[in-house]
Amino acid sequence: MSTWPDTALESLRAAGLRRGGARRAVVDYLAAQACCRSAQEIHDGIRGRGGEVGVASVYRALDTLVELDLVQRVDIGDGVARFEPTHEGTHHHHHLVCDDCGKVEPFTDAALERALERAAGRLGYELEQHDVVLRGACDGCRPGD
Amino acid sequence: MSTWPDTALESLRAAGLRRGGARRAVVDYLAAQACCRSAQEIHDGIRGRGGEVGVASVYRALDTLVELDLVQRVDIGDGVARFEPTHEGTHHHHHLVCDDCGKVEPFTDAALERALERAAGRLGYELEQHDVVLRGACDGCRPGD
DNA sequence: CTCCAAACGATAGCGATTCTCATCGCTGTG
DNA sequence: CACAGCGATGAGAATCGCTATCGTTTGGAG
Repeated sequence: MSTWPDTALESLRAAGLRRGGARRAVVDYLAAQACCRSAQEIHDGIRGRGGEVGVASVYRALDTLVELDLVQRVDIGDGVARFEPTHEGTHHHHHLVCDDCGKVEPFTDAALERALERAAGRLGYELEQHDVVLRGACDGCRPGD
Repeated sequence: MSTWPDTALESLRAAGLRRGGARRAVVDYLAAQACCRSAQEIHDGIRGRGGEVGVASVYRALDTLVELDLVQRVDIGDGVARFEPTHEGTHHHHHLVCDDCGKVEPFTDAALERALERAAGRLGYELEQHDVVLRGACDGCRPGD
């Protein structure tokens, strides 16, 4: 299996889309991140490297990528949409959000995945995607308790 | 077990909060809904019944209710926050969202709950809340397939 | 009944996202 | 290699959900 950026850029081309000015920048940026990033962060990040992208292009690129299932939208409930590459298999993960410090960290859990599949199947849904966001106090933010 | 509106209004009073002009309207409205509603819908819904609430009051009321754990905020990823009564025990549920028609329906799954608890514990988080949103094509929106 | 502060409603303000539009630059053709 | 056509792009305006502000209202204790 090739790397995610390669797969993504190839998929974009296969979908009949043209060159990769802004799109490529977004793909590159996301590929280098450990976890989800907001559109704002992506925009700033690309510009910080000297990229000349406009906000609109970032959103457009993300839209396309989400459409093609190459990027997943993550909503942790603070009114800002975040995005991250969809990693099939091994890297698929969900998110833990600390209510106190706002830290977001990824986690994986096989049993959880199975439970999700089963639940969806039971209700006649063909599962396309799923978001799980757990909220609470993280280790660091629970000093006395 | 008394009804949710009663519990909610009582909790509000216990928290030292005053009368229930706007707050009561929000509680009443939510109690009558089957599933989550956006702040906009709540506002419109109350006004549709002749209520004179302002948007700000709706948000304020929701904020307070969420704070007191009487209402749960649900984010299905469309950039609009939705709210619904927190039903302890039997009625606790998560959401299935149809990518096609946008329909949102609740579901429950005991195994899923257990998996969530376990996963959080394993990572040192004290779980405060969790949101699970499953996306896909619902029965009705999958005619041929 | 009177008074004070909590609660309220309207509206301005703010930040995130989308829309609009003139321009740019791939990409296939001659 | 130059060209044309059209999708892609960036800047800024517009929109939308949500929050902050502020003067007014009103619950409720004395």
